[in-house]
Amino acid sequence: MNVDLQLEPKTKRAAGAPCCEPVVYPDVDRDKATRLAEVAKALGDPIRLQLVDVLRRHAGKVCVCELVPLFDVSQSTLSHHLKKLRDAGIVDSERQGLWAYYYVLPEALDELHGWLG
Amino acid sequence: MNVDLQLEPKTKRAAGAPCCEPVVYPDVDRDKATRLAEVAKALGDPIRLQLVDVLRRHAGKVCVCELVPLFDVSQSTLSHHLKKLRDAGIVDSERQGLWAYYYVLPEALDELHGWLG
DNA sequence: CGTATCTAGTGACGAAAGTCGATGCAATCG
DNA sequence: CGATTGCATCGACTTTCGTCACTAGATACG
Repeated sequence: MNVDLQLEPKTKRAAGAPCCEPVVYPDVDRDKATRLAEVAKALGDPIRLQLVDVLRRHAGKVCVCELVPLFDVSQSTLSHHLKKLRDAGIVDSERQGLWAYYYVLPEALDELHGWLG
Repeated sequence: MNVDLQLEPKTKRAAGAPCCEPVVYPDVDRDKATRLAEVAKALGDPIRLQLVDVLRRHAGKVCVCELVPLFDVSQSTLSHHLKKLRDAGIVDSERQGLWAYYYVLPEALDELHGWLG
């Protein structure tokens, strides 16, 4: 799985040929990298990260009307952020009458957690 | 540390007063959220995530000239991405003669890893 | 000293993101 | 049925991002 590129001491051959043979990095994980970056990108906004934080603290499902007053942005902006998290597969929602309840899908976060670990 | 908001069954009181008492979420972690989001944002690009991946695989330091041929972007773009990672505190660099060597600073990633865990 | 090489920075530009107010749509209440 | 409420979507605007060609600095070579 890992590559173990061997680094050469770069102390000679400064002029002329390229300093290092272009190492062909196995693109095995290019799709995975894209997927992980998608999740990281979704977490790359303070509001969204806090949203996930709140949702994770509550094992159950949280009503949007409870989330809105926690942040200093308009309701439409918050809805926009929730959609981003949904698109990234980090959360999902469920309508119940007039309200919408959000909850975390832990798998997406586990993937990133695993890569970081 | 955690909050343990209690959810009420939202089945009555649809008209009139707000459906839920605005829960005051302790902003203890707002700075931390900002910091974590900054790291996540830096990882939120496939090229940067792969850069970190390559650097992490090599315990030591990797020459930029070895990184450039791994990606289908120009050298200046790659340099730009490396700067983003540096600004986020994820990597650092060290010049050695004509070359620049990059390496990962694990602390930033550990922080995010800890939050995800 | 002049030249070649490696990397960072600049400027430009289209694309995407974050934000808000306004609107639309269901569902519920009276 | 009409009015109200909760949430999503739309349109517009500003800011940020990703990318490239080009240039600038520093270092090494001859």
